[in-house]
Amino acid sequence: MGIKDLLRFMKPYILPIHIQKYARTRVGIDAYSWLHKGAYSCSMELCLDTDGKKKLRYIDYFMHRISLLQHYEIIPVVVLDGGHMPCKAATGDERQRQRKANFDAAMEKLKEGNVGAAVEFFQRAVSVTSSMAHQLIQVLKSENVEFIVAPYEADAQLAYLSSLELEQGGIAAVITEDSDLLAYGCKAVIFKMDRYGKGEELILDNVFQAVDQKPSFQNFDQELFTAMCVLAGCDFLPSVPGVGISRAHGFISKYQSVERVLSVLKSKKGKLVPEDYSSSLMEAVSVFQYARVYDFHGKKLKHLKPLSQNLMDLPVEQLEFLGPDLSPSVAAAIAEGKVDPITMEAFNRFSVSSRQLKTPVQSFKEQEKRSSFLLLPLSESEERINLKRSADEAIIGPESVLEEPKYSKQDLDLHKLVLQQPNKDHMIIPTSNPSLAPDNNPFKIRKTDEINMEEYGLQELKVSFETNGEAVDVTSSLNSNEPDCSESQKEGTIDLSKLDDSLIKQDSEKNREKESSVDSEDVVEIQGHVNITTKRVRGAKPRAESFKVKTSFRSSEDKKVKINKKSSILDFFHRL
DNA sequence: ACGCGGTTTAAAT
DNA sequence: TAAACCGCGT
Repeated sequence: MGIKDLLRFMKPYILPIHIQKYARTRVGIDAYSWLHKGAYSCSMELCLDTDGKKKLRYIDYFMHRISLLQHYEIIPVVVLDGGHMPCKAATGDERQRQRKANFDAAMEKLKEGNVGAAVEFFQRAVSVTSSMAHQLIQVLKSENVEFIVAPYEADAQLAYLSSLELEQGGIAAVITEDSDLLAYGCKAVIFKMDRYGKGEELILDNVFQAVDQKPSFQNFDQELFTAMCVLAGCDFLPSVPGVGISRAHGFISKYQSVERVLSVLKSKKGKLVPEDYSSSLMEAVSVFQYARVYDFHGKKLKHLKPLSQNLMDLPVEQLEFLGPDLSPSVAAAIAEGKVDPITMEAFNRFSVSSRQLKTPVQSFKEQEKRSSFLLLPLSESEERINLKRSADEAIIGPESVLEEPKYSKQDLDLHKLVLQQPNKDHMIIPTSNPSLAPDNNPFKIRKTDEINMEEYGLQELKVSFETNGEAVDVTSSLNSNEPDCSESQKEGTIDLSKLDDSLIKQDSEKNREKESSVDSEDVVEIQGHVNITTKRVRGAKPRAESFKVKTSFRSSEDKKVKINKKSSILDFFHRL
């Protein structure tokens, strides 16, 4: 995806490099691309959700590349995708079908006994799930690899980090496959990095400063460049028919302003230009400039770039297209990988701890230890990482107790459920059937949509863990205040009532009862750390020792409807 | 020249 | 899932 044909267009500015160039600096990683590539190595296992560690090969793939970077004394900073942007919903639907079709085809081949053919189809059916992302996070934590879950687009977060000085937690370059990074204004981007660390790099400043290079960007600034990208067609806004990257570049370099290009565009191909194309374009450009990102030091959301006066004058609701604001506690919980950024369910830390970290990681570590000239700088940087992470571990502190009122409403609207991670590590026990992991919530709608695993047997999930005695029932859904529950909606219930043993149990029986009626709000304290606003389901008994979490599994159609309802300000996809 | 749709191929081990 | 490649239409 990304910007259509941008990389091909920018080819003259893209040079082969080796990541060694970034030794002793911090480099950002767009986790999605590695997760996706890694998923190929175990596509069947992921699709079928089989037991065993072969399924975790994508983790090995990822960590091998992390080790590679560390081997070259690079400090990797992994950035994962968070919630979906309000606008870019439209792409998901048809691919969903394709994926489902491929999955079914694979199952057919499997029944015929043709495993090889089945794998081919499985590879076309895999997608990156939030469960995979979460498992990765657990490993990153245990390996002391710095990571951050972006509130929305990882690209925006990476661009933000790239704008910071290294000493302030910034990064010197980004490894990704996504050309969006350039539209976001990322200084240095490395594409197509292979397993040896070779890749293709584009330095944005070189583009603007180049004198005799073919596509000339002499009079471009970052804003014009971004506008060119949007004109060429991006995930937020399809291009005007007949306009691609080349003409977009032509328009921008000729007219030197977005407004002029727009008026020329309208007079030139009037009918082809949608009514609200101008406003959509301006807003899309704004997203690339001012998207909401997580501010690591302030532990709250902020904008990629300080808002222009123009945007600051707008009422806050009008800024939702940059990504809805989140309260600091929610933003922090997301960033630290404690809650699923889409469903806002607490991650349950499924059993990655049992994973035996093996060969590649260890072998690199050994190499480092044995290599005398590497020893000093490495231990130094490792120590730095350790310090950093332990500082980050500091939680969502008491300041969140006095949450600003404006947020509590939002916490309701978006139905944020912030749960402290269960404090008993041992409560996470590998289940005999890992398919219980709620892995049908993809981190990203744009490039991936999950197969609805519940169609293949997942019905209910029971989990037990200890709370501090408070009992709440929480319905967790994207939008609890939207009543529609279509037929395709199913419910999984996480029943936390069994306090004595902390085993995750499967319960195969269906649970169709709906307890959606909600009549009161409460601030609930969980483990004395996080104060959250949530809704108490009628009938929940205070002090009862049960803790129920209902999750809603929806078809993507449902999601899309909801998202469309939400994006009242911006409907980029009215034409689709 | 450019856009664009359709087809092919690599990716992972 | 792209990206790369190709041929057609403007």
